[in-house]
Amino acid sequence: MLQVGVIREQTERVLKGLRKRNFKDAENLVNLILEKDSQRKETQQTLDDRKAKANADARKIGDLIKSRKDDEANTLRNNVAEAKEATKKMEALLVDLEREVIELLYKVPNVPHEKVPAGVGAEDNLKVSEHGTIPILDPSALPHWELIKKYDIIDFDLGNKISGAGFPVYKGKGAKLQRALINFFLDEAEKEGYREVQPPVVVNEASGYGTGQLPDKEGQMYFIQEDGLYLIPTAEVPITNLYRDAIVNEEDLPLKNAGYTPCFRREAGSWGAHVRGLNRLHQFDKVEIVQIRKPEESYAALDEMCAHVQSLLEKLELPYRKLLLCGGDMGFNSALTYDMEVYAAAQQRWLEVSSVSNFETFQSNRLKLRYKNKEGKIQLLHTLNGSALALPRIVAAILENNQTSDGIRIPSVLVPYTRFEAVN
RNA sequence: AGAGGAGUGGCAGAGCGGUCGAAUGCGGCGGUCUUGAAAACCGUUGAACCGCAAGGUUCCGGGGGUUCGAAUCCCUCCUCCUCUGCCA
Repeated sequence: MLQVGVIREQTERVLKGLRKRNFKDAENLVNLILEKDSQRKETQQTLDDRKAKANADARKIGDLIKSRKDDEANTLRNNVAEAKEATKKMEALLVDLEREVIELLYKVPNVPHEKVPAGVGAEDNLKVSEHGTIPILDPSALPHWELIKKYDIIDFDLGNKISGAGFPVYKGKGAKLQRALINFFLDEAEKEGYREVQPPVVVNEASGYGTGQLPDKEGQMYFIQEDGLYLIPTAEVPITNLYRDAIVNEEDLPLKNAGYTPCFRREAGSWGAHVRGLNRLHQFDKVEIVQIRKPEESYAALDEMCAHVQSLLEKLELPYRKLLLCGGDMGFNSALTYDMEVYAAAQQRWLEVSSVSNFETFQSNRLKLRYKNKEGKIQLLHTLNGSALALPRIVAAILENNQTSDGIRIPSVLVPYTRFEAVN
């Protein structure tokens, strides 16, 4: 959520940014917000004055009673009672206005960073770099959804039986490969100075609002009606919300946390031929890295996070490319996002395996996540996160790219974790 | 899950209808003293919103109510503690 003050003071910059996102009707929305907020301020000012008077009167009544001037006290009491009605109405008005402003603010996406190219969709993303060599496979090479059957390591039919579509069962070496990847990713994150955390995988409504999944992405999350809890779509939600409503000490910065969790996504209506096998699931595993930074350091941190993610892909010997997302393809909350895509050689497709974003103050404003700087001024922090990494598509790429007639070769960096060198 | 108790500032803890944003202690910050430090002493020390400022409003777990006036009374929800039950 943007700060009203920013919209008011930097209206042009905000509008320009929203245009880059191809965000329709920005001007009207922004004007409406400013108008409503002015009304809010005006109402609050009047209300505050009335309350000040009411407080003074109440004190006076107290004094009169104490000095036993009951008649005077009663007269004043009657007068005050009338004013109270008007105050009550105005209070309701203020609450309404505050709610309206917030609800309007929820509709405004983050302002993209200057570097973000304008664009409508994936085709306008900017390729920053490409790394590694794309393997040339034998014509008999199989896509991963065939390989998992051939080696009996991931079972969609069993998942269908016990849960439903998009909930695979990992078996034998398939399960061990998952566990190996998780441990490898966590160990690498630790080397980069991240503290490992294990958060709950269900969160309350306030957390959903804190990181921006609510109110608009409600349909993407599984919801437990009876307890008002949401299954997390990413560890970003619980890990970032660790710092909701907090004023952190400057000396505790930067905050770097990493965690493994399963992630749950309803993914309503997005199934099709191009999302076969492991490409898109309702439940998948992911290690997430989250940083909380002073504003002036956040873009350096973003680069640092990308470098970390890239080093993982390099160690896994996977060919990948790095994209700078355009305004139209970027997430609602983000100011700048890099995607990492690996090449799955049998599908002959690039698969997104990581998304690394700087949210600047968009989340921290909602989270009320701040720190006190040296001058004693309280300031919003910047939040950042990235997948490091999402497992299923990494597994897909490893399976496809490393297939040989003798089985699937495990990248050497993973062998100490899997304790086998091939799936066969 | 049932019965009882409790939630107050960074922490501990008083207040239990008016003068309370809240005593006191600890911690933090600044100062005096000192070559320096400790001790002692003095001062200072929550947040949000409105306002150029002076100042005002709100916040004592969340929400609602009673009252001219609520940290204090009532209702409700949440959390924690104790006992009982259940359970990996």
